[in-house]
Amino acid sequence: MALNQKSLAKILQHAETLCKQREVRLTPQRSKVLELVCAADGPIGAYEILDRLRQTIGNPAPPTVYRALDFLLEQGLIHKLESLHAYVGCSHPDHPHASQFLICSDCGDVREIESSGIADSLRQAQKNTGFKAKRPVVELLGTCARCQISNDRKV
Amino acid sequence: MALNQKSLAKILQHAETLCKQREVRLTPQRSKVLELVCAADGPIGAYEILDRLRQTIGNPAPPTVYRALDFLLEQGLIHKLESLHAYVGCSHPDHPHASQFLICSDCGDVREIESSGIADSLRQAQKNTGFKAKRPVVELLGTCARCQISNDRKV
DNA sequence: TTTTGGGTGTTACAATATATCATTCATCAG
DNA sequence: CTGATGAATGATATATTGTAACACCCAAAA
Repeated sequence: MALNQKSLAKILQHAETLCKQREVRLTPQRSKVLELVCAADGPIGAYEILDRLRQTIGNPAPPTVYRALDFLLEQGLIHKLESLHAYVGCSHPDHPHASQFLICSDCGDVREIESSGIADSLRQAQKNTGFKAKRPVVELLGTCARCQISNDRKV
Repeated sequence: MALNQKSLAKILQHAETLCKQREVRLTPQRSKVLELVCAADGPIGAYEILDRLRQTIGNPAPPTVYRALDFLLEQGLIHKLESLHAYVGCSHPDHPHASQFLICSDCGDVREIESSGIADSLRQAQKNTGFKAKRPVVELLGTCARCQISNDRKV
């Protein structure tokens, strides 16, 4: 997750391009929130964003953050981790895609995966049911490989 | 979701059997909460459970409900819908399984599906990554078939 | 210039969830 | 039986996450 300046700038620029194409407004606030989410070292909560926003904007209130987050979610520029109440930058905002996350309950590590198998099976399920997903949520809560090993050692 | 008395009793009895096998305690409170979740006409929130619990138990507080819910979740007797902050009874608590839900943002309808394709792809992803899921969360947020049709009519 | 709609500021509050500590209760070893 | 142990519960307070509602601003179109 830890991001260098270069790729951060690239992400922001890319977001700007996308929004222009889509004729939606990536305002300074929204852009700043996107920056904070992407620059964060892992998933970040709305109120943590709010705190960091204080260093840029004078006295922001919760709705400020939530409005920006809603916009960014709609544009697919960020993902929400429902089970963590936290947000992460989207690694490839061009093509809408099922966000798939592995969330380790032991160490807190969150990893985004991009399994075409999962994506395919979700598509198939939609075909079968006539359901049309706007925002797929796939979050596997459990134990990452590393923590399984260190847990085994303890026992 | 709407459940008749017979299947409700069957579910509760089944839960009791399972807990006995597993040597965990399905106390009266936990059983009551399970009953409320299963009897509910759709997903039910923790505070709604709390309200209904008042008719049985004298002056319960939030922790009472959340403790019971935690237990039931661990035992796989209920599912949590992370994106709704609500709970539903598990339709087949014997074998742990990926809970997969289609959640319609228009009409609020929630449908549990059991796609072996999704289950397989999740298993495969775990194999590939060494991650071990304890609680898979699959929630497709979007529009159900019925609402798509009625939306089309409006436009 | 008026209107219109999106975006923002601000205040207050709703909804969801947990920390903490005291108490009870079943179980089991001695 | 008794005391010890750990799980479950009671009770109070508070933390965390998310919205409602209304006023205001500003750019673009009529």
